[in-house]
Amino acid sequence: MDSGVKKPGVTSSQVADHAGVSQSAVSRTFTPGASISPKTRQKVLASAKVLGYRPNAIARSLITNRSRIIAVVMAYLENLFYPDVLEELGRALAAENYHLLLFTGFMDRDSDPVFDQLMQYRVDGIILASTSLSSELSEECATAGIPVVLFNRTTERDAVSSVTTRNKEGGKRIADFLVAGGHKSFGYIAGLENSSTNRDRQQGYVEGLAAAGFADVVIETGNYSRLDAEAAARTMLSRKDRPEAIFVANDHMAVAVMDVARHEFGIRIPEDLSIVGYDDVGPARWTSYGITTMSQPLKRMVESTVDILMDQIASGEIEAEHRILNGDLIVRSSARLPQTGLIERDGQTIYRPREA
Amino acid sequence: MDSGVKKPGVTSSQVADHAGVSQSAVSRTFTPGASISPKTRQKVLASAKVLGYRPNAIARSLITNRSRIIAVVMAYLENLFYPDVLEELGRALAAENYHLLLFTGFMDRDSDPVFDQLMQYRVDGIILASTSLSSELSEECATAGIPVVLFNRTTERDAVSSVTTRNKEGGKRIADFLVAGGHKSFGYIAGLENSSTNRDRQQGYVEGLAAAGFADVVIETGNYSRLDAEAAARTMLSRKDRPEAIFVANDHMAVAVMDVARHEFGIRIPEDLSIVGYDDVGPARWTSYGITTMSQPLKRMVESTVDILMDQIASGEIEAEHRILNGDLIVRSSARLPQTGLIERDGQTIYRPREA
DNA sequence: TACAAATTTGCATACGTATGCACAATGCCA
DNA sequence: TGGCATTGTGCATACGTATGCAAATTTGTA
Repeated sequence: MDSGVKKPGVTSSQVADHAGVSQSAVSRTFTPGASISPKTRQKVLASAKVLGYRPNAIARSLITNRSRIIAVVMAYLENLFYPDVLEELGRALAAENYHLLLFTGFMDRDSDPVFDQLMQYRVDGIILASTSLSSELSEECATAGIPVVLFNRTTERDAVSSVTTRNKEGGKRIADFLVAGGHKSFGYIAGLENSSTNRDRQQGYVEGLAAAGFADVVIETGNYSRLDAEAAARTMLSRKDRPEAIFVANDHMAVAVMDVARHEFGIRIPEDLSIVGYDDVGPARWTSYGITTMSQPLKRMVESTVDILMDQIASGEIEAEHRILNGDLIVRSSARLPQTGLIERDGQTIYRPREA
Repeated sequence: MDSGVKKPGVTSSQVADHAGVSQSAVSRTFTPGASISPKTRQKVLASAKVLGYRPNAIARSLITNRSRIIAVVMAYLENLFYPDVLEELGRALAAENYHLLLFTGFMDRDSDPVFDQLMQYRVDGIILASTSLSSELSEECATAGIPVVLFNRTTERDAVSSVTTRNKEGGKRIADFLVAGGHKSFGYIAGLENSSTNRDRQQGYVEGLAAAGFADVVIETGNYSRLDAEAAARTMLSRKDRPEAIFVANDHMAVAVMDVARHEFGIRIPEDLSIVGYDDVGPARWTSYGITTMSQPLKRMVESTVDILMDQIASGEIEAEHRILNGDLIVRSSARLPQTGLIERDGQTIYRPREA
């Protein structure tokens, strides 16, 4: 209140003096598993309380070579999927007594500054999500000996761990669903073209359609951005041979596409046009949209991510691990329904064709 | 790749040896403004590059007593307003060479663990946003001599800095707008009852309506949560004397209210019911909603927040500063329009009654 | 009670960097 | 060229904690 100067901050030595023990004793009191008698421990805790002492995590990190900080790199949070991920990560990391250093709001171009910061803080691990600089960054970090997990993304070289869902199978499932729904012409609104999720979803979708005899798929690119998705939708919906069904590479864009279709083109969904998305993010559940979508098991993805990191940190072994989880095709009202394959579970309708 | 063991990490001494200078010289090379000749500086930089050296921020913090870390506490990210804030904060802090330690995903109850972590990491400043544990936490932090800024919130004791918008005036502006629109009965769907934003918006709204001769306002509570807002909307819309106009304390809830009104009650907006929100968050701009809403100047709020922190950190003076910014009533399609007071600016329609 | 085993304690040192101080090197001006 | 002001450099130390080691204490057992 009164003092303008920097608070000195009470140290373990001060607590030691006050309690009449050595600095070591204080340290051991706050180090789980250290050898300390209950008696002195109580003395120390009492003095610590009086003086308002808290261990200095910075100094501790210097000695232990562990910062207990995990860096999370997310280029943008526009897509609600990522705030959800962030919140869940916060929970999961806190449970393991780790902290979350967030890197966001920077342009994708300049990866080096970010990498520099990461290295300077000696973070114990790195989670890369929703960023296109994965490849370069992950390489560098791996070289530096820091555990890295790609979240919802992979790279060609699989030297770095990743957690994903079966995007290719998801794309195929959507193709099957739309074909079963009786659609005859198909479109795809793509995400970032160099992202693994987009590549896999598109491949599964296109292959699935081809297998059913539909070789032509109209494709536009939305770059996982709302604005680009709107533009892509306008282009696609202006065509004379406008497709009857469109798979949009994620829900974030699907919302934009539905808005454009309904309010700019007066198209009825699903009567005139079927839309399927990916992620099962918040707005997909809102009644205005009710998007039929492939879900991604957020909690399990986060769990796996933290698992991998904790393993690698504990063992010191950095060997790449790839966890691939399953999603479900959640059926709502944005696409025409097939006659078969719909089952009820947990109050939701999901699509599970017989063959699967 | 090969080594499973912990990377040793190259130190300034190693660089010094390699470059044939003292450790001090290396330190000075990486300390802006330090006394170092261009010649040795180049030598050091060369060696640093060869060895892959990066200053250890942990060790540096220990010496300088500055972590260059700002803690951001956000209880939940469900409301898109806060991810937007987060992204902007990331940008602004990075520009000042600060980093963002995020605390989120915890239950509001247990404030102490969070506080402990904050203190242990010796963060240079704290930003409290969207959390109800502001009061307790901010007190403790202030006592500890750490700069704190409440973002979009205030407390009774104004010992701690804050950045807000004129919520009370905003509420009043909305009342004026709805009255000018010819509405005769009014509702309010509240946010968290103990939050300052909710209190102020409600007060301004109710007082504004009273001044126009409307003493009765139907009030339900949505707690800034989507689920609660849906329930509140159902209750309010089920009344025989259902209000013609509803001010919903933020856009996040307004979206839910519109969904319920349209799809569960078949109510047309704005023909049968006018809705006004607050924040001007993403979905408010989506054509499915087009919410008329009081905007909060996100960028300027973030700028101010970072400004205050930087000032207090630089000066060491922690004297509370309160920045109060202006928003605008952005007019879209969710509420009936008044005859006068609408003006065009930057391609948007805003409401500015003559008197103001 | 005595002695060995087990537990607790303090001492000293290390972690990687920044910085005050004294000294060396360089630049400047006449 | 000499002397002085200026700039650059190295030495030593400090930041707050963890931990190996040896000494001191407690505990258990016969």
